[in-house]
Amino acid sequence: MTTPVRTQRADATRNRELLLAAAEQEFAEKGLEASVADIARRAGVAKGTIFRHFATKEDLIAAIVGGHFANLTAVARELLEADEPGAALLELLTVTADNLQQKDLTFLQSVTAQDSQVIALRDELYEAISALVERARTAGAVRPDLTGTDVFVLMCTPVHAVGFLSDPAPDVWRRYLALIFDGFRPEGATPLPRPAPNWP
Amino acid sequence: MTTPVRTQRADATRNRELLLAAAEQEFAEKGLEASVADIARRAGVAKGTIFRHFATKEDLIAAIVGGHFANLTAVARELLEADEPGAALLELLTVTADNLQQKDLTFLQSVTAQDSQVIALRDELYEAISALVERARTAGAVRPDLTGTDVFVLMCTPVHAVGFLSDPAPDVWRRYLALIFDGFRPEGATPLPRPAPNWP
Amino acid sequence: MTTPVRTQRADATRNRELLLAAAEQEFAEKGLEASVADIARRAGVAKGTIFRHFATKEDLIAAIVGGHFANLTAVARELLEADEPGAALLELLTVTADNLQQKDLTFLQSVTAQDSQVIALRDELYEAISALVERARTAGAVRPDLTGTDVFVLMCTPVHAVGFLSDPAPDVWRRYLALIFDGFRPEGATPLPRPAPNWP
Amino acid sequence: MTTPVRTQRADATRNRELLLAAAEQEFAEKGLEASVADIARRAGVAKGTIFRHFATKEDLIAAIVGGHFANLTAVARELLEADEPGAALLELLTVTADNLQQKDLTFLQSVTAQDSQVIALRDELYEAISALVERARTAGAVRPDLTGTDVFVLMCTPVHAVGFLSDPAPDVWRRYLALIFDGFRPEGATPLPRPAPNWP
DNA sequence: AATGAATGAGGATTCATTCAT
DNA sequence: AATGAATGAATCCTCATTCAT
Repeated sequence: MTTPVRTQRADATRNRELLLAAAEQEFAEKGLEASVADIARRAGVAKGTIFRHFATKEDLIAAIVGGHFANLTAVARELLEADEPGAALLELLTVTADNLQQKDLTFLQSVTAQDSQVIALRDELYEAISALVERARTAGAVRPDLTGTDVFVLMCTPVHAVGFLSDPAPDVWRRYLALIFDGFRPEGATPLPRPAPNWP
Repeated sequence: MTTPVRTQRADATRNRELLLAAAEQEFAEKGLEASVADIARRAGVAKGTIFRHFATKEDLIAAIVGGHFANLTAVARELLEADEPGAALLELLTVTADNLQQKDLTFLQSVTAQDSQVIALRDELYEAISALVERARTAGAVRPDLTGTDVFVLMCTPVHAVGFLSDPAPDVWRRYLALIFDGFRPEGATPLPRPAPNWP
Repeated sequence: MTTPVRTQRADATRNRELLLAAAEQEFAEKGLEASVADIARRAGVAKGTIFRHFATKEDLIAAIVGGHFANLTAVARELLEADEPGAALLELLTVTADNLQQKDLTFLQSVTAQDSQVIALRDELYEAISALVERARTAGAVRPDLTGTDVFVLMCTPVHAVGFLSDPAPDVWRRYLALIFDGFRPEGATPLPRPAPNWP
Repeated sequence: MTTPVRTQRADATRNRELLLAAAEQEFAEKGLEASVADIARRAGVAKGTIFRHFATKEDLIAAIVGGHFANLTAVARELLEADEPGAALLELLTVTADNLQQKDLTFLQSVTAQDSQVIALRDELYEAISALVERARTAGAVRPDLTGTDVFVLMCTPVHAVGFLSDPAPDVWRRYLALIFDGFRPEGATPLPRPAPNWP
């Protein structure tokens, strides 16, 4: 019998989802300059509605970025249970690249660099990745000097590399992921010239 | 009697250089949103003057991007004469990263993707890199399946990776360049899941 | 069975009072730009509720302004019974200024200039003041050429004058009320250059 | 032969004047909410032009307010040379009221309360008024306890009083100026209940 | 060639008001 | 009756670009 209350919220929640989806599309197509008006139009709501859900364009972006971090964290945590630590790590990178390939919103992070919510979510992802890396290291699947930070900062690389091509096949990133992952392996590893940076 | 003409040209050339330098600084500091007005101010010229030299903000960006491609091409060509092909390739990547570390203007490329001038210069760089890679490949310094395109698209990676850190030491990129270059080596190379993409 | 109805009415009345009080506070703090949303928030009701009680922001303002006129009218009428007509008039001005000092909402009148309800209440106040002035005039406590209109329009002056100071002591208005009231006195009165305006 | 340079400036200066005039009209008619767009339209220039001359709506307002202070200061200083100190003070109040009657922009001061430029100009006016008051006091034309601050804060009173009337004759303010000035006179002065406030 | 004033489209955000629940 | 979500007009301001001098 609480339905009436929920019903209203259902509408709002739906709009929120519509807005987030529309915003992701617009940002993916037009970059940071995607206008709030266009996002609203694509979501099929009035310009004002967007500000009821996200007080600021920045807040909207934070919601998007945070959401993506959270999704990835969930994946990473699940993979902590996987049998083969090396394969698990590779799988995380594969999922990440796959997501990115379909909609690269990495550039949104520049806007949310100071947002504490986003930072918290990003740190959670970092923790999960670190655990995954440690397992792989212990199992001898990756070189002993590889850290979670290393993997975190190189995670988007395969897709970004593909971005320099004009009309790339949809999964060339797999080539670059493999290439980079080969650099993670113990075989043929040369000593690294600098220590791994600390996590922010 | 030609002196005055020459003087004017010298002035104009000088202004052009001032503008390019100022623009690079502004773009590096503020990203694509750096305003023409700010660039003019930093260059110490009037806003109108900028449009005499570059009909469009895009043209200005194209000049910057093209310039950087040309610089790198020169370096690459010089390195074709080097003794050790593998070291030469690594050196090119080192120089590239070093430049980028000081002023990353990669994001400007998104604007000039269609500019034929820029494309031509970019292609020249590609050719030089390809030659460098072929030499290294022949010398057995890099894996046999590595192509010029591969190197081209991965070239900015070490610096971009560092971009995910908040307060990175100024040369952490060396760590990531080494890591990625380890992936280029023949030792421990696994078969790549996709063929190298054709050059655009 | 009438209880529920009464309860509802009591609730509604209470909400109305809450809203008026909250609105006064907001307007006093933020001026005309105080938003309906802020008023609702301060009153602890939903934005929609405000429009059930007052169809329009203007109506809300009219209710406030009218209320203040009514309050003052009550005071003025009571003072008509006072012993000393001059002191009674001064007392009215004192009460007025004291109210204003705590919460000056005079500026709201600009919005309600056409509202017939407010006009009616304002006219009642005018009548009461006129009577007070006439008594004082008859008693020789104020100059013979002073009218109710004169007093009405000068009534807010002491507080408004203080408004030009940055950090006034809370009762400096008493100085200015005294100064102005000295101008009302018969002693030292010079002939006034224009006749008193008619009441609107 | 410096004409070319000046010519350009002449245009700009003209626009500046047009804008200030248009802004005063708009503000006088619509209050603080007068929109920048409307001001531009009335001035016959594009919306952007207004921001070249006044970086901010606030800056525009500051220019208006400051200008009015400066004008009045000039008048006040001239009156310091007048023969009859009492008449000189009355004349200043007359000029002030006359200006205000035609275009009351007092309410703009609330916006510029923090603007140091405006504060400086306001303080100059205060000094000039104070000197005028002191002369009048010395000459016995006004009561001994009257200060410059008193006059400053009461200066707009006559016109503001008239503002409570719906359709006032254009110079009723003269009546109220006379009434208030009678309160300034030594004759019939009663002791004031509070000391004069210090100048901010 | 250079200047800097003018243009006007476009952007983020606010807010009174309406309306479905 | 109350809620709070949605609306969309209106606002201030920015900026690439044009143009008179």
